[in-house]
Amino acid sequence: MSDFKRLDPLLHSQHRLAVMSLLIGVDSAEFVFIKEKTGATAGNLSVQLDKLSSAGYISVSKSFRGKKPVTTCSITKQGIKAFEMYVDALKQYIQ
Amino acid sequence: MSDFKRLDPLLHSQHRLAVMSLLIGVDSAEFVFIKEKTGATAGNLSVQLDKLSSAGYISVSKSFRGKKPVTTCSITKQGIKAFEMYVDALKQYIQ
DNA sequence: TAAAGTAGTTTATAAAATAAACCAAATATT
DNA sequence: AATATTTGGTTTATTTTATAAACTACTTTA
Repeated sequence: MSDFKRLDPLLHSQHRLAVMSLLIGVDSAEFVFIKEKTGATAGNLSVQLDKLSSAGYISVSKSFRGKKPVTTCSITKQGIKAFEMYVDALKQYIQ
Repeated sequence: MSDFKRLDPLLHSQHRLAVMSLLIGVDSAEFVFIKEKTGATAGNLSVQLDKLSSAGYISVSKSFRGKKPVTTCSITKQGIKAFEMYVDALKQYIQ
């Protein structure tokens, strides 16, 4: 068998990893903020947030501020666990 | 602009990263050994080695031991540099 | 000498990433 | 007041990547 633990493919993706990295440090963050910090395009980010959300790694809520739509994301317990396990596995590769 | 450095897509791949991780610790390694250690299938490994080799990250030499073909791989200077830069960038995401 | 094993490569398919096009509403411009 | 632009996204299409399956060439074993 392999010496290397598998890397959760949902997290082993630059943009999704950046999103998770961001969210793990804050209570919540908004779409536009995440977009700027990660450098993703809106379309790409939309897709990646969907994937993380479908996996239960983040929760996404849509509302309005005044008249503008606001998409707010937070990492879930499950997301934190998955992130930690990913980081743990990854260390095997880079140490 | 983005807070996150880009992750070299050639290295940000489970199997190729495992190969590089292995090779950085040894002088050279053979196809079959790498295959076992990384858990890749032969077909997949063949493809991934080609990519790393085309990028100049590893060098591949083919010879025979007795009558059996032996494919030997080593990491190149450029490969070491790329790996180090990748690890450095990655740390931003996981720390 | 036929079957199975070794050491891979090539090709086809599935999955993922990314970009481009689009939508709805709000705000700014002429 | 109409038109253009911006904001905040989503959807769809295209490209790229990963993976698996099939194949090649040769060797060893039964």
